[in-house]
Amino acid sequence: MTIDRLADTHYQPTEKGPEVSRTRRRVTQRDIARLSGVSQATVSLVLNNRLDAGVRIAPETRERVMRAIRETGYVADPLARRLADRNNRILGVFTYEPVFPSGTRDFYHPFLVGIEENAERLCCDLLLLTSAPVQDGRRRVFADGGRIRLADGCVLLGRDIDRDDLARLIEEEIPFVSVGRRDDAGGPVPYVGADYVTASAATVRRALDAGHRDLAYIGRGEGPESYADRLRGFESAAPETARRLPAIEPGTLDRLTAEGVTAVFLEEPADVAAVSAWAAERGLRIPADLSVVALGDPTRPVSIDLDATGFTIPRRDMGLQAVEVLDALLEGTETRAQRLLPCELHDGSTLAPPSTGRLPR
Amino acid sequence: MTIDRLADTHYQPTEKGPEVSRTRRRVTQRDIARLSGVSQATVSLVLNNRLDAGVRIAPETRERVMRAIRETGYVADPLARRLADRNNRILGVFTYEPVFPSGTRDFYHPFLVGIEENAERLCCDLLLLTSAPVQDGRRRVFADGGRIRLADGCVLLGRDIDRDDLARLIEEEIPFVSVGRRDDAGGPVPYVGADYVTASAATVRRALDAGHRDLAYIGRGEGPESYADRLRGFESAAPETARRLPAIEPGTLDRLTAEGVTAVFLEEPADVAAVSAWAAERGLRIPADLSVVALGDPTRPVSIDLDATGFTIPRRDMGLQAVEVLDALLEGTETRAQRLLPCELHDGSTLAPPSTGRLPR
DNA sequence: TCAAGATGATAATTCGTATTATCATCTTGA
DNA sequence: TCAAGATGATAATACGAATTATCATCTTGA
Repeated sequence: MTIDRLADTHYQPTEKGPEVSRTRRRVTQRDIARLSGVSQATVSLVLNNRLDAGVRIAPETRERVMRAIRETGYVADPLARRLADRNNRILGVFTYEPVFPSGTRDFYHPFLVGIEENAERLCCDLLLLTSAPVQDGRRRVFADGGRIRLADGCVLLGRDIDRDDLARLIEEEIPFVSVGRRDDAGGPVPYVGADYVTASAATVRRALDAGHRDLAYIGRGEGPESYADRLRGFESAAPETARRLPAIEPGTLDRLTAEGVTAVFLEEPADVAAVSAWAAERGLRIPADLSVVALGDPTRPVSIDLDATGFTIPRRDMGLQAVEVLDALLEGTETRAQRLLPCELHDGSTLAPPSTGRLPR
Repeated sequence: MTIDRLADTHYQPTEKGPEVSRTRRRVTQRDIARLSGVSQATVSLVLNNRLDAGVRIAPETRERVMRAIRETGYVADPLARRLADRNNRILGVFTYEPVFPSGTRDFYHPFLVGIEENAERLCCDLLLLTSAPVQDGRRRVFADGGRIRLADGCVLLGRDIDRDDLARLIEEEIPFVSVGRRDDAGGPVPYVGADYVTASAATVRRALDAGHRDLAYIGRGEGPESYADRLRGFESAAPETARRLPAIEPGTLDRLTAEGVTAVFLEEPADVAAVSAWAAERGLRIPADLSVVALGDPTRPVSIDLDATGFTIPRRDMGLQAVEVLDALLEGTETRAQRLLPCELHDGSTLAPPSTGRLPR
């Protein structure tokens, strides 16, 4: 039995004009019903193998329907099915920059690996909200007239996310999860973040254990929550005497070492490259002359010969759990909508005891 | 105006049992209609900005509806729209493997850069068809029964794409474009591919110009169209005497060089690594002792010290134009639905004149 | 003053599937 | 023999949006 045969008996669109090019239609439950002489409802019941009390299908009928289904190769239209289910199974993914960057090394990639993995497990499709034009280097969540609502819910990615956007998402009750911890924005923000505080503190303790006494934190410690968290972790474990500098500028490192600093902690792991370059220029060695700790890990290795001491951000797992939380939110089974995942300390080779001349007496 | 306010007036699901947890509903046209005191039909007409003869909406009414839409942030349910045969400005992206691979270097990435770029330009969102479970290491387009129809159209990515899938896409008249040339499958396949034939032939001529006479092609020349095309290009330009070997196996290269072959052409650019390793083992130098031509370029450099001679596949542009073609197909303004983009020859450093001892007299 | 035309909005139907209430028909028991 | 229960299938409706036919109501012109 071919689909052609079905087409014969099929409804013709009022036979108007030259628009007769209606070729092959999908096989529908109606078709199956016609073929096996039952009603569409019966077909649906057979298909879903409903055995509830109150629903009874004679084995003979069931078989007849099944045969028609087999012969036509009928497959339910997922659109109609999802419409009836009231569950689109579409998860949005919003990023402030292009998801697939051409130039810079892919920042989002590791997160997306986990997101895709879990979406697949949940039988969801991912909608990349790419339609919002990038203005001033970043996309806007609501610039597109609410395209975000196309999805059942949304995962937000980005080092820093617009506060107003967050507030509006909460206000409008759009289900979403942020990858990365976020401060409240007119309400608690569901997130799956990395525990920068704990991890940063741990690296400080490690440096102290190695004998370092003069530490310096380089970074503004503000802006993205992840920056603030690193600073908080650093300060919670570092001695009062620790220095703080907002950024690496010409002379910054010279001054620090002159003042006796033996270990620098970098808020921005990418800065390892700058420190490395500075050391090379001065003929200094890392970690012999200066220990360097990256508060995190660069998306891509900064250089081949420098394995920075720091910690690993569980990016894949963050993406994975973000989808998990989002799913829970949608199902209404939310339990912990704010999660901080532990980071794994990475030994690396840029942290060593300070040179003996400076060892504490 | 919040969704809560809507919920008040809203239809209650027959008030049965504890299944009342279906709180967060989408805002529908019905809701808008209720809010602005019109019928659902009117809302639809306003939304679609219908101005046809026979359809008239008073400016005053139109404004009232628009306001409700703005205030609620209403967005049409993409599924319902698709079911009713309308478009959503959503382009599907189908890949047989995960889009975001965790292990190997991303094969799809360069294409996706172009795809995203153009999708953004066209104000389209990208739907990654990730819900189809990966079976036997690859996804099936129709394993899910056509979830693909969620999107207005679809871009297909993959070295080789299942012929049956292609045939069915054509049969069901689902708008799609393949990235990479495809043979007919029950009809012409819309594609944007790379011109492997011309590029491969060009590299052969280049080798001949350099003085090579004994060439060898390594690869099966079958399976994916891109392989067949490379072989075709090679054979169109190479002398009759050229050798062909399906793959690199132990002894393969030894035999070839012993037989006087001075230049090998690799169907699979990744094989450069194998040849390089072999040369290192034998104490031979590339290209002094053997010239190597990669028929394409590896997604990622095979090694740092070996810049293979070959050609560049315009991946980004392929992705970009694929979206362009898809859009044209959807708009019905299709002109050239089969495009072959030229590859750029890459000089590299693995092709040089054969050693003098073997130069033709 | 009244029919004809213009105007504005809606009822009804479609897409394909799922679900529930309802309706026949047939058994059974008293 | 007839009501009660079991059995099997269907009609009706919902999901959310699009579209067409239809229906009021209001202007005109003769």
